Amino acid sequence: MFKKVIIAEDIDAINLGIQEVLKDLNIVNFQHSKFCDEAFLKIRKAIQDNDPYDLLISDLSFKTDHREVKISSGDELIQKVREVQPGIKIIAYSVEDKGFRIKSLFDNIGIDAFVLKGLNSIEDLKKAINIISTSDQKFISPEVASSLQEKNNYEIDDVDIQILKHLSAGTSQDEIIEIFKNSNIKPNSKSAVEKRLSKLKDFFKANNTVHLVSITKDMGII
Amino acid sequence: MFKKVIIAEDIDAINLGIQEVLKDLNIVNFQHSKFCDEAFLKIRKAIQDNDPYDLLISDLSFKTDHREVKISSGDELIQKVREVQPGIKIIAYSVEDKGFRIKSLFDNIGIDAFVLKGLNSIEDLKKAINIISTSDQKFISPEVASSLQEKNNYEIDDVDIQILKHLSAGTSQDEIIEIFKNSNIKPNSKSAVEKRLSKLKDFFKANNTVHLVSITKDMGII
DNA sequence: TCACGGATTATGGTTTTCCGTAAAATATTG
DNA sequence: CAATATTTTACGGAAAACCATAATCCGTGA
Repeated sequence: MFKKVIIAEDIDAINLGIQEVLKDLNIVNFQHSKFCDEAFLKIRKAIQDNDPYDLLISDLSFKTDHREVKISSGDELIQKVREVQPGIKIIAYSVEDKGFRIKSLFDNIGIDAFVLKGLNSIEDLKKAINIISTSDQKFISPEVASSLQEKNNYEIDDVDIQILKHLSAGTSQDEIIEIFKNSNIKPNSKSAVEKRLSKLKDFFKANNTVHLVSITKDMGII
Repeated sequence: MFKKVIIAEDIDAINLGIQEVLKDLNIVNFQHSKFCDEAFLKIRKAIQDNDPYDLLISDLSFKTDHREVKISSGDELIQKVREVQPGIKIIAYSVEDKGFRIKSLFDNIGIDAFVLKGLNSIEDLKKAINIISTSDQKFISPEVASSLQEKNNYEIDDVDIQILKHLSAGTSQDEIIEIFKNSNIKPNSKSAVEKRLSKLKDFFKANNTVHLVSITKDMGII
């Protein structure tokens, strides 16, 4: 079982809940941080002190504040923690239920468990901790387990995302082309942008551009 | 101080946190429901049994499930509870931080307190309970207190919302007009819809329709 | 060097949206 | 009831978006 745990979670009420779980599992040595930056510093300090954490439980979205932060999301935090301490076990604990987002956490960032905040998340969290503490198995909440089977959406590249973001910010197609030309971004002709939009609409089964932006916003892509 | 409290909140970890608060305040008689329907039934039953609740703490957004529900949001729950038990005190406990949404909760539904889930929500919740238990004062978390001063956005009516929703669902203007004609919705001419869209774009400072839908989605209007 | 394939760009025509003006219908007021 | 607003509808031209086709560029391998 884990000896030293850190929780990154901004909503204090949830923090309390997680701490109850840890107490239940007889884990007494835990800290929590309400900010990603703080969590990262603690983790790095623990490594230097030769007393590293062996489990990170992290939320994905954090409230933004007046103050400046270096790390603004759980995704980033997890990624940076993996760099400085590859062996640490990581549980993502979030309301996020978009399949491709969860899949990406496992495939690209290498989390060990994903627990969906919800009706049974306390039980799921306990299960997750038990499983990953004794083996290298992964855990995922049953409600979203199917998302791992999703086929890759990764035909969509960075330029596509940029186009979508510009559109949602009120930029017209012509203006986007201008911007691309001025920034020396590779495909910067009217037809290229049109073609990409057409592909995106096809891919996301969108009737028109408004619909496309609406869908991709809902999916959290932009 | 309150004698009998009911919590409507779907995320179990948060539920645990709230319960800690109540125990701290020496409130021992509380129940919780993970579904709005269930919470409403409990409240109605308590009235019939002549032992009503005197405080409702409710989240606003609830996860949807495979099962059918009559009441799907905290807004609806609060509204219906107000109808059957006008005297009950109500605290909305949510991450919602859109000013006009919060203002509407106070103005139209008549909540007694709004506590923003976040870094200090436990303390805020305690304060809210203390204040509204001893007086008819309202409480609102300081981070969002300014939202009550917002000027009314209420030049936007139901038809506007419907148009926006249809647009974001990929319906073209012509199709929307068709739908309106078939549903006997009053303004159902091409120019009327165009004029409304133009007003909305003006109001929300949107460059075009895509932008408009993007903005209103971000604001939580649709 | 040349032929080939893929990606990018150019062109033209159709549909949809945008926007102003004006007519018609409906409400309001004296 | 007449006169006047206000709202809704109709129309037409301009702009933007949509879509199919063709030309051009560019790297690869024969």
